Amino acid sequence: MTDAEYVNIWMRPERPAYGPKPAYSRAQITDAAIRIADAEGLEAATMRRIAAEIGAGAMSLYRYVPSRDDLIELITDRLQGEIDLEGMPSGDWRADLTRYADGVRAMWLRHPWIATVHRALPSYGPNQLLVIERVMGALDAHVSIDENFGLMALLTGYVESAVREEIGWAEEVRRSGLSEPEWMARSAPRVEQLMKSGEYPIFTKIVVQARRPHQSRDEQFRHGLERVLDCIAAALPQAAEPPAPHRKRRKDRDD
Amino acid sequence: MTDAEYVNIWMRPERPAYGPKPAYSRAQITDAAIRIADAEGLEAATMRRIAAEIGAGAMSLYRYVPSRDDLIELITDRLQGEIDLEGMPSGDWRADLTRYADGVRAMWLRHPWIATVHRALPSYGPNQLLVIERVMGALDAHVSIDENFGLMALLTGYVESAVREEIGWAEEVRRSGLSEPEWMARSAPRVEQLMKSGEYPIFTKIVVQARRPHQSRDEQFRHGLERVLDCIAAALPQAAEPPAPHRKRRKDRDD
DNA sequence: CTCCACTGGGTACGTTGTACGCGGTCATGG
DNA sequence: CCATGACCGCGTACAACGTACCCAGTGGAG
Repeated sequence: MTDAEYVNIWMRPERPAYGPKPAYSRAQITDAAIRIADAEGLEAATMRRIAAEIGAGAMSLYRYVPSRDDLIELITDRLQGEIDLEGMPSGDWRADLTRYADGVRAMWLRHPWIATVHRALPSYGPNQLLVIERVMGALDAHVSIDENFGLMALLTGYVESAVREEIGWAEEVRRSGLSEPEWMARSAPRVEQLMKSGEYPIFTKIVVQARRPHQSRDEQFRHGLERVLDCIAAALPQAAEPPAPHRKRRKDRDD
Repeated sequence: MTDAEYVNIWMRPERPAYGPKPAYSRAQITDAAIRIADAEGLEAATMRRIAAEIGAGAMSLYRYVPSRDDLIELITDRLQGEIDLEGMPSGDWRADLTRYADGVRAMWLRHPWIATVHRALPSYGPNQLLVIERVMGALDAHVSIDENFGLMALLTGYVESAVREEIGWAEEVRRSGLSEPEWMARSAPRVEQLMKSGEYPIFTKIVVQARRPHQSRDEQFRHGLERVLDCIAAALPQAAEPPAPHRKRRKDRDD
């Protein structure tokens, strides 16, 4: 079969040479899958369910997509496309990277279930490539490609782990099928037990602190992000200072 | 049923009050699962397969573990236990965090398949708690718990994303069932196509650069890690300088 | 007009996690 | 010392999954 020739989804043309006109499209299928995942989690977006969503038979999807894994590839690339990269690189790398980081976070918060799909390798999707070009383009003039790669890893590493933690909690609650206070009530005994044992002072500190309100999520994220950007700035040569006169440095730590 | 009372694995006692002596144990089951996953990937570690590995019937496992998800919880905590944290915190936070980062990386490389399990929430496993106590303990004297949390997110974010990339490639190849050169050959057309289009200069740069040997994996990781540690150092008050006279700062960038 | 690569989709298979119930075992209360 | 019942290992069974295979219909190319 000719299908096995393609390893990569993006090499397989959506439209074949000729034949009857297809009733659906990859975009339509991908959108339906995202809609379901947003509402009920990624595990609810089964092939049958997606097919039903667009009014197709279960097996019809395989005319458009070789496998569910490939569909998920399509989905993640589509989500990357939601990140606004208009006008990047702008010349102000710090502004660009901030906008990118905020965009990624916003997208993840809109679709928390992507946290469960492990991005293994770059799959060469068009939107992913666009991200590479635009975002790595921000530092391209200042550092070697290897260095750029390392700095990007630092940035995306921070963003992903920060957002993953932000998400993880809510997702766990949802997956368990319990309501939020119910979940809290269930794990309370364990927390209590751990605190009472006296063997976990740091853990106890975290729990106690977490009970009183501190920074908002947004502030927390921004605070950490500024730190990462400072770190990147330190790795750049002097000439890389952004042109804007009002550039933000790390604010005085009087919090 | 009393089972549903527990949300958390760690609250469920392994040994019941009385009855016939069990033939197996959680540790044995967990070890078997890890052994299979190491050899054939996590998806090969099905309940039946694990049971067969220890010579038990398929359903016997459920006498020890409420569900597969909980078993995976057990597994990840056990893997955390592989990280050597002896003598931490030692007073030299930079040495401690370096040792921790190296330990995490080594563990992930030993068990690449954990990259596919999304750690959502802290599940209060004993080894995970130990990591929190020891590693966050390294900075506890110097910064607030909130700040500490942020810095840890930075560190683990870097480590995870760096190692994830190191792993991802090999895992992808394994999962696809193709040999390495075969996989390369299959994706070559797409890469070629992208490069020839001329629309992806940064991507092209990466590919071209990647073909010539640069730093070793170890060096790359260490290089990035030093950067992250410098970043952490910058966020610490002056008093947090480690006692050792031979401390490493970022080396001159003459590479 | 004829051909055949394509279409949507029904049926069916293998594999998964796991609910349920069986007959046997053994610490405990009388 | 014996009866009780909570535990044991485990065989059977089921629902849900991804998807291989097959079918009758369709419409552009020769």
